Amino acid sequence: MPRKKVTLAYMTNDSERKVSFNKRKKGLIKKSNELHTLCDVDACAIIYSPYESRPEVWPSSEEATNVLARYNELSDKEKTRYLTNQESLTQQRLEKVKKELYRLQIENKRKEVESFMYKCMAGIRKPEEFDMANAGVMRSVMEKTASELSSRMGELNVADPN
Amino acid sequence: MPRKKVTLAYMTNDSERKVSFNKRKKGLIKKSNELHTLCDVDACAIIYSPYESRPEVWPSSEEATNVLARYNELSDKEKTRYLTNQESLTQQRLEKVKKELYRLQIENKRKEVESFMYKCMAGIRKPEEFDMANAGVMRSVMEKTASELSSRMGELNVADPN
DNA sequence: TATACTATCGTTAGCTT
DNA sequence: TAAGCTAACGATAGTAT
Repeated sequence: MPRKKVTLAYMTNDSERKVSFNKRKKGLIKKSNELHTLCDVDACAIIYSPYESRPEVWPSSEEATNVLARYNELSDKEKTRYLTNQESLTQQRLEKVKKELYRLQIENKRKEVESFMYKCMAGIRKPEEFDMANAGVMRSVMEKTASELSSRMGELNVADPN
Repeated sequence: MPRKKVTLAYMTNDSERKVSFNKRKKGLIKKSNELHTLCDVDACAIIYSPYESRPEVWPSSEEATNVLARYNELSDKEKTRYLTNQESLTQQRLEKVKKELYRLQIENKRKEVESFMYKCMAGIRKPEEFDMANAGVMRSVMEKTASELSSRMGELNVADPN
């Protein structure tokens, strides 16, 4: 006899769920109608039923269509706002890809320099002054690269929340 | 103290009606949510408020749009099957609403991409190769989007008798 | 005017038929 | 399985602050 307190969770018992659905659908439509009558507001409710092929629609198919049309017109801006949220997810993905790009470019730059230095080394001739001159060029290249890399790394770190 | 039995008629007292509206709106949305959770059914509710410029929408703008689209599609077929020639005007209105929905979706997609690209541009750093890399990513995004849009536009045009 | 309270009405889960 | 019943839970009209 005593009625269980409503637990807001999917009712796993098929027959109980079906009975409950029909009762609550009826209740919801009644409430919609009350709100409409008492407060004179336009409203519509659409309930898809797992037990019927057609959805339950209040107040009526045509009325609902009108309300929907109005809503669609108005919701353009709303949706833009929603898409902004969606888009921020996409943007987060983009940020990630962008950072990966930075890392790859830095890595490539490093390899480029490495290769460059390797060729420098291969080209080194015996005379000591040549070594020294090359060493000067290389040091300058390395410093510039290091500076550029650390600068980019800095940007990366600043932007990187990981 | 004793609460009056609900008389199903327009509440003429402005302040009482407003308070009642807000209470009942909240209640209706709660009921919608309960029905959805307990019975796992798709549903949507749209309530136009005389007190707010935007309608109250449950479960959410985008979910509602999905449900509405489904409803429109379904009722479109139903009506195609059952309507007499006299009623074809209603169906035409339905077609219009459906197309408007497509257009809105396309427009929103465009806005999304626009915003997305704008933020890409804003994120570009000085080094030229970054510009190039970003340009590559952006071009790929744009191409994909353009293809998607034209595909959707194609659907639209096919469906568009105008 | 808005928010909080609460007694009463209304909804519905579990039961009965 | 469906329809009806009813007590407990939940919503809310009227009131208070």
